[in-house]
Amino acid sequence: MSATSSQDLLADLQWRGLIAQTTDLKSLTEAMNKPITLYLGVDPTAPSMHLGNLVVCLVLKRFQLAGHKPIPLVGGATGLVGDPSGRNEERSLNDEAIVADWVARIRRQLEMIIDFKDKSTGAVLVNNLAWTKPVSALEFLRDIGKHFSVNQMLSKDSVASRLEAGGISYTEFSYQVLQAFDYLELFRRNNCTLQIGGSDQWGNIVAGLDLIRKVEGGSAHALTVPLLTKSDGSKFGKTASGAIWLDPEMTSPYEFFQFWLNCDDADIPKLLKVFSMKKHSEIDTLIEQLQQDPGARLAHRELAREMTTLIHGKSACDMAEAAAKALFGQGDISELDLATLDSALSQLPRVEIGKNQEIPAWVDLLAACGVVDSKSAARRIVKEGGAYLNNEKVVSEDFTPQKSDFLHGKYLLLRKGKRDLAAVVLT
RNA sequence: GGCGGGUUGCCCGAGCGGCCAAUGGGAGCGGACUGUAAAUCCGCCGGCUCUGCCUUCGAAGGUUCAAAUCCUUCACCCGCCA
Repeated sequence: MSATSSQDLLADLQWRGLIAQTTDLKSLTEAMNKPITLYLGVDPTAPSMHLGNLVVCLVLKRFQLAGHKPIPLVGGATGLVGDPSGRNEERSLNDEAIVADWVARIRRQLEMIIDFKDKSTGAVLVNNLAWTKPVSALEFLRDIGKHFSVNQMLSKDSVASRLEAGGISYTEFSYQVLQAFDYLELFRRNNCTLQIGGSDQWGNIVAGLDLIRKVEGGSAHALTVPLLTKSDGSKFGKTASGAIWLDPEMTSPYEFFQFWLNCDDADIPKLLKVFSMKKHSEIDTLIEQLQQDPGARLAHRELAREMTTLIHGKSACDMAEAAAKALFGQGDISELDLATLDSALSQLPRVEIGKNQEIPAWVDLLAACGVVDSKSAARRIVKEGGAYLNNEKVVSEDFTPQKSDFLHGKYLLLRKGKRDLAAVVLT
């Protein structure tokens, strides 16, 4: 891994729009002239990371590629407490066992994204429970708490907005102290001198800087990444059905691929810069192609490929892409051979019905496969002409598919609208 | 502690005894147009055994032939006074 100069890295991040705020840029640049150790914390608030987490993880990776040593931190401790940042309501506390499970899952995801093997820059994964759990409440209050001024804590955006919105528990109020303690520990143990995070983490990170200065007289740095928004101002990475997760069980590789492919044209240049590890010149070329011939969606496709390969691997990406090609191709779906159909439909949500079982009615099938939420919704969609069987519109509400409708005697392809697909399999 | 206002469907927000599954906007969904975009236009937008029935208007009780609408208690929020 060839080391990149600190200016180059920071300029690259700037170009990609990945810097929201930093501590004094001059001293940060100076510090980065030598390889530094930096950390990124991810709290286990769900069984998986999502695209928002990915953005920052990739920034961590960019540092690594530039020759710095990353410490991904999984918040086994902070995840038990709950970060008030960006929330206007108290979080409900999660069970310890559940959080532990989530920690393990997130750890595996981090291991896929970041290199753990390189001799000098290999990542070190830590869990803040390791140093938080052994500390007694009394020790914590005396050794750490003493350095915090409640006045300052109250002025933090995350806390202030919550006070306005109706309140905050002592537990969540203390979150910033815990996170500051993390930074201090990593500063001590690993000589970690930079913490990165989403822009909503600024306050928490600064709390850590203050603590390090007070306790160790040391100076450390902070860099935050802007919250990604779409061209229409809404949050990026959410669909109607929720967040886009990295876990293939929660968001299938196919869905994941489709998500990128269906992104708004207007967002693509920004997304390429934020997510792609490609060089500037390559990105510029893709953006140019997008402007020349938006309908071809070359840039979308390229981004979809890169991201799906990164998260799910090459073969899963190929399968997802091939499935999309088969399912959205011009050709008649009934022309597809069984092998192609098998692999294409394997990417979709499905319901199975037994060979000897009576075939459920059309409306029931639509509801059962999850393409709509309820039978009423199924009826509605059929009435509106938005329901398709094997790519043929079916408007009759009391239709029931026959054995002969099954492609290769095995599959029904259900579709709602333009791109919401599911399969019924005869077993 | 005293007085007043509020809590409505995913969100905002009308309704203030029957015509209310509840006006309007946003989000979302479908259709048309396209490129499996965007914008625009049209339609839909609690559930079900669907010309009817069931569950919803902070929670629990009550009044009434009939309540989101009135009464009581409780919880939370927001003002004003102390």
